[in-house]
Amino acid sequence: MALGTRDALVQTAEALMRTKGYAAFSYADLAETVGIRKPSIHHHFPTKEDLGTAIVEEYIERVRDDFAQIEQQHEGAVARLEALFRLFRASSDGGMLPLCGALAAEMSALPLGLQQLTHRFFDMQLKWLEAVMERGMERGEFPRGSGPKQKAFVLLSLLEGSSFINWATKAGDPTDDRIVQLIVQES
Amino acid sequence: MALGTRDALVQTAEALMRTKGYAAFSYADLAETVGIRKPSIHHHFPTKEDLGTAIVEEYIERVRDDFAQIEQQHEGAVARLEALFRLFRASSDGGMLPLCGALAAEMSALPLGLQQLTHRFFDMQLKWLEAVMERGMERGEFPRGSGPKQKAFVLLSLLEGSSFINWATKAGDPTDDRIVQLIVQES
DNA sequence: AACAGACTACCTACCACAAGGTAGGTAGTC
DNA sequence: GACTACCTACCTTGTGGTAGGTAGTCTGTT
Repeated sequence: MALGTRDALVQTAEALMRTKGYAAFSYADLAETVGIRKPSIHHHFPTKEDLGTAIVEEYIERVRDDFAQIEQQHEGAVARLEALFRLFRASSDGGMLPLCGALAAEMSALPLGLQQLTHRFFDMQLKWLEAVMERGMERGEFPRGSGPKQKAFVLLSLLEGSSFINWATKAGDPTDDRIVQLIVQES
Repeated sequence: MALGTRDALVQTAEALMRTKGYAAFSYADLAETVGIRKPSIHHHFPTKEDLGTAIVEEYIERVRDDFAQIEQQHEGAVARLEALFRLFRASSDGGMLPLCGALAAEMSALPLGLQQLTHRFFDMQLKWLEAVMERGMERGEFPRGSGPKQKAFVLLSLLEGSSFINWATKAGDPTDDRIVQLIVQES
């Protein structure tokens, strides 16, 4: 792989945030696992908030790419949602929480910039889900039911929530992507 | 109200844990809002872990009482689950996360005792939900579908997940307790 | 009724250490 | 000569936690 120091820092710090949280990981931890001296981190990221921001921004960018790829590979709305479901589960199988969820948990202890980023991250995911739901309804794949906004909210809740429960109980996720059908078909 | 110092400490610390997380609140914060000197806290709770443990244990006891009361006030399984749903939402309307979710987020940074308590807390909730689901199936209120265990998992996921999204986006919860019907009716 | 001893609930003063961050330097590269 | 990517040495602040003291209360004995 041989990724540069900066990328190694972001990658390692992301893993720490998704397992221990933002407050509970330190530059000292990070320095040790990356194999660099603590103050050298400041060369790449002057403050911890800078590092946090970089992590979230790169993560959001990755999710945006995922969304684009899903749209490219799947035509139907249900197929797209199922693809997202599998993607979410795969990422939590790695023994980590979704980043947005982890951030949300300590929201009011975060620097303001990170709070806003977290908020925007959730909005972005909800907006995409809502658009997919809308499309599914227009194509007649499933009924409007309580509307695209609510269906989007319910699906994202389930995705986030199941990651947390799996993470905390170390049990394998018992659900599979048929759950998407259930939510979407609600009328 | 006039609650004793010990109870004030537990109550305040619980609120801090459910908004900032375990790592991000300090004895200094706590001392200030309770109106006591920092080292006096050690008189009631020798270590931070002791305090954390007390909080979670009392919280679990409260949830256990809630479960008992729900069973007493509602006969049907669906009615019981809907009651739980409303209870969950009411507690997150106060601008706080469910305690178990907040703990889960920083799981691997917690002292071992708290990790185990968190794990047990989730198991306890899942077990209760599973029993209620089982009962609903036996009474013919809804189909077995994917089974009581999976339905319990899905419902708890939704409960936890929606709390997080609400908390992070500050939007009002768009769902209502009809969502319980949807999950339960899955076949 | 009086008083000793123990106990409770706090206090001030302090400690070791770990946090994020800074100053200033060096070796290599463009 | 400037820039990048690191280094050592150090600083300030905040952390959980300790030592030891004091004022009040509760209890048992004389």
